[in-house]
Amino acid sequence: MTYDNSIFHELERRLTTNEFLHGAKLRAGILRAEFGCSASTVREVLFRLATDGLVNFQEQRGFRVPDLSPTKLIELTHMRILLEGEGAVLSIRKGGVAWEARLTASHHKLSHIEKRIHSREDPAELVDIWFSSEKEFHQTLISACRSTTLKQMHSLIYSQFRQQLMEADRRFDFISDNIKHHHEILEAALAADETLTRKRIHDHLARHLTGKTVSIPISKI
Amino acid sequence: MTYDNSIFHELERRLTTNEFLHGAKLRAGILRAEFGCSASTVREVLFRLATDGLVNFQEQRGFRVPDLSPTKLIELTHMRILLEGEGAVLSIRKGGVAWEARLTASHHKLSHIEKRIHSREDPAELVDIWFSSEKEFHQTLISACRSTTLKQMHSLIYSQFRQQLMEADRRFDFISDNIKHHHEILEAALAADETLTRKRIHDHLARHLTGKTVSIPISKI
DNA sequence: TTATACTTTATTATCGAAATTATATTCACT
DNA sequence: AGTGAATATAATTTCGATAATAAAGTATAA
Repeated sequence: MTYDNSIFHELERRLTTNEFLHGAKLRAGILRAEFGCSASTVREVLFRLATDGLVNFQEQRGFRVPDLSPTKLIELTHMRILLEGEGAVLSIRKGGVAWEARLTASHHKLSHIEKRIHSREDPAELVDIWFSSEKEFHQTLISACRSTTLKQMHSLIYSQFRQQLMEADRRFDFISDNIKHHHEILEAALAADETLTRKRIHDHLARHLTGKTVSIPISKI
Repeated sequence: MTYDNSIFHELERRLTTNEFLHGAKLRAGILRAEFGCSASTVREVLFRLATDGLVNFQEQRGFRVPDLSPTKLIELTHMRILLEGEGAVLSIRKGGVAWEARLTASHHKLSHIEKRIHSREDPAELVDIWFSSEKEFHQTLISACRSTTLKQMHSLIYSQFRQQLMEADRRFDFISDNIKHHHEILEAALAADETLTRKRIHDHLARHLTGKTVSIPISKI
């Protein structure tokens, strides 16, 4: 991996784990020192992150970390429901036993970590590993959909979603619900019940939807 | 608009109207001459286009126009059906009369052009204006969904879709079907029939789906 | 003739500085 | 003191040059 690419991934990581303050200015001239490269190299990376939606770019006034926006979080949640629902249903149809095995495995990992978090007071040290496990589970869920386009799109949305989640979410007040949700999603997926899987993905993410609703009629079903 | 930005849009235009050969190499050192700027500026723009999926980037071996790929066209079509269906349904719910008016207007424009194309032998000169009208119609369809995220995502997909459409499509063999389809979509949307709108969007794009099917059950409904 | 090592050429990646534009400060004036 | 123009400072954008890397070409040996 080149220099350039490692800077990209490092910045991407920081942006999706909220190491920067929302709305903070990202000055190429300053970050350059940190990475020991030229400002143009940083600029290049920031542009790439900008088209991913992870930083905002304004002409002649540089780059900024996107502000916290409840509306945006709702929109991103909506997209996740749509894309993960679709991806999961396709995976159910096309994934076969190999996919089921992968999904079970990644759920097992996630479940293990969530139980540890649940039984402790201070889960701070487990935050990072939880993030990656939760991401892996949701990505595995759609991994057999056979559409790299869908997966790329989901990855884009997921990153922005993470970025929009505020600090409050790190206290894991929701962890016992989450354990249940993830297990129920796994169950529905393994049972190859398409509409139930869709519904459970929706319900899992629903706490981030305030006011607005998603159009796919989960009802009845 | 800055220099940089105008180069971006010019290249974007060319890439989505197939002015470059599929698989062609895009050398910053050469394009630089054409735009009368430095190679780094072009490089920057190419990176931006790369995260939009309009050019491919490979480390140490530069930028290329994506190859023609039937699989990718199918995936992109699938995404369009998903996003436009969702966006249209939300627009039906939230758009109100203002949206209906805009949709009627943009359909009228599109319809006018499509009828002209239909009645002539050589529609070559109308290609460009048809492209922009068809794009506008589909964007208007989802314009009242109140999710900028969804609209951005759709815009990304639409561009790549256009890029993947081969020359053959410019002969407009499908134009009479298209006239019917667009009209039927308009009708269903104005009638606020959500499932019918979804179905007609699907059917409109279905000719690009070979083999694979979309998971949303349009059936029954 | 084919394959491999070496040399040359072309392309890409990175840099630091110059030019442009925004932001902050100072100063005159009401 | 408060407003606004003028200046100074700082940031962004663009550039041409250099270093690193890949591709092409050449020569030698099996």
